[in-house]
Amino acid sequence: MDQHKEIRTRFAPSPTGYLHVGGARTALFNWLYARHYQGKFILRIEDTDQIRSTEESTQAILDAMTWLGLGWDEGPFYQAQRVDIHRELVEKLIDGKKAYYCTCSPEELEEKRKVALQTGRKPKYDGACREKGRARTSDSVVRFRCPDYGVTIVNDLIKGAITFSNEELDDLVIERADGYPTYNFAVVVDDAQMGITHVLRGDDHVNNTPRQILLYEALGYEVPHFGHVPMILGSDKARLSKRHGATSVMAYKDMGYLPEALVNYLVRLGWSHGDQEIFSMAELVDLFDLNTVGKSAAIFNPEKLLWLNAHYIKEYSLDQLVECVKPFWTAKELDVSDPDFLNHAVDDLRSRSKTLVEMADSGQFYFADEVTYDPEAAGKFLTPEVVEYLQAIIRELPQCADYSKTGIEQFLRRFTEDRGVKLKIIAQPLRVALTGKTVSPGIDDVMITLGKERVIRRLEKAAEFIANAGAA
RNA sequence: GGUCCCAUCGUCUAGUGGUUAGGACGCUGGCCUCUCACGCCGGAAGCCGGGGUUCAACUCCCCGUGGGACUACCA
Repeated sequence: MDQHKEIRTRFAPSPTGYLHVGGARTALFNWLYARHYQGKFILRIEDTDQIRSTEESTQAILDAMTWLGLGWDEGPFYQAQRVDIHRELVEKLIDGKKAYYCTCSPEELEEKRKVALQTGRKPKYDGACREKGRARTSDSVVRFRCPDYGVTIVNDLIKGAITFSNEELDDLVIERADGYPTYNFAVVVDDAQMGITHVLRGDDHVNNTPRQILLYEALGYEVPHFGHVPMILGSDKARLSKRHGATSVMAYKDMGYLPEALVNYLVRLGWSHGDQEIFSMAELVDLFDLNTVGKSAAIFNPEKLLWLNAHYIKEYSLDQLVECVKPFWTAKELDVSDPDFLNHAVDDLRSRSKTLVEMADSGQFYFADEVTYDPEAAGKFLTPEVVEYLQAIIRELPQCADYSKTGIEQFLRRFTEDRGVKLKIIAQPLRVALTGKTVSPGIDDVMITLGKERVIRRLEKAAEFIANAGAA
């Protein structure tokens, strides 16, 4: 291997849907490999399937990559815009007798496959048109002439050497009747012309690789290095799909995940560095390599992703985190205009939230003009017995000069000591009065964030609520 | 059916012939405590099976078994 050659990797999704987590990990590995070796990461959109490809999907994929922080150095290139190049090379192969026109109809091929399968033979193309010297017709395709004997060896960077018998490979279609190249042909031409040195992709492509190597050779291109990354499976060991939960990268954004968490989770699926679990992007660039990528498929575990997300929520700077939560509150039409208030609220919430959505939900009470009481919580804690305590706090709190963490702690301590009760006794009623729930951040933190006036107002409302409940 | 790949706790993984098989998520016992979390301390939980090779196999080889991928004019 030429040590001085610049390393060039690529991610080449087909725009037929959103970027899913499996694709994201493939992209991440390519990105990291290129960054680690100071190479280039190229993005190419494989949109030669005119029917299934959409611009909307392309944009969704670009958005997701940007959100994950996987910027590309070149592209995006669009494969469909390169069909003239592909056709020219198909022509060249035909002229060189390395490819030929085939006029077998899809129906008869399907029939032949069925029969072959039933009689226990390989369902490969029988080469009916191979030596016929057919000419192009309106529904002819072009097939590549595969060697009938010999072997093709894939020296995989992750899996090691894999040997294929050429007789197992059939004469694959390289140009469809509509004139567009097929995947196996276009990918070879584009990777070669874009100078890709390392093709890192899902291991569902290993069986394509020998044919592609044969194409590289027929076209006179240098064969790149290949690395096939194991698949990501669902909890039932089947290919990861929607029924296992969200698979779209952007769905995770919407569910309140931080990109660092997804990246960290994904990179550890198949790759490891000793016992380390938490990696920053900079560390990953520094440490990532292919020799530490495992060979076996991994099952996607949402629990661990959640744990990582909670970790990054705790690690983020407060300013950064506030900016991330804001949209979720805005979506609930809450007033997020007071930066100081927001900072306090987010700081109260961060250690008890696994997602931004959870944070936005559990912190909703901060913004409410009118606290809505959870009926069960109110029934249990907003009782006539606590009214006098609430009213006492309403009376005494205005005199609390030091309205700070320690000041409130002191205030509450003195308040409970004076009455000979445990903090426990008044904390829960207070919590329900201020938040409407029995679960919330520390009561002192809530009081500080809310501010003296809001606290008193909410306590008055609670006292009123209890009085009304008693009257009714 | 054929070809190819894979195999350490439930899950992600460390391990590269000699280890009490390590870490993490989850689960769980306890501590902390105004609730819930966080945090801290502890626990249960694993080398798919069978043959070899070797003084010695989780580690190497073979065969099973299990799982996965591909087998399109989709990528």
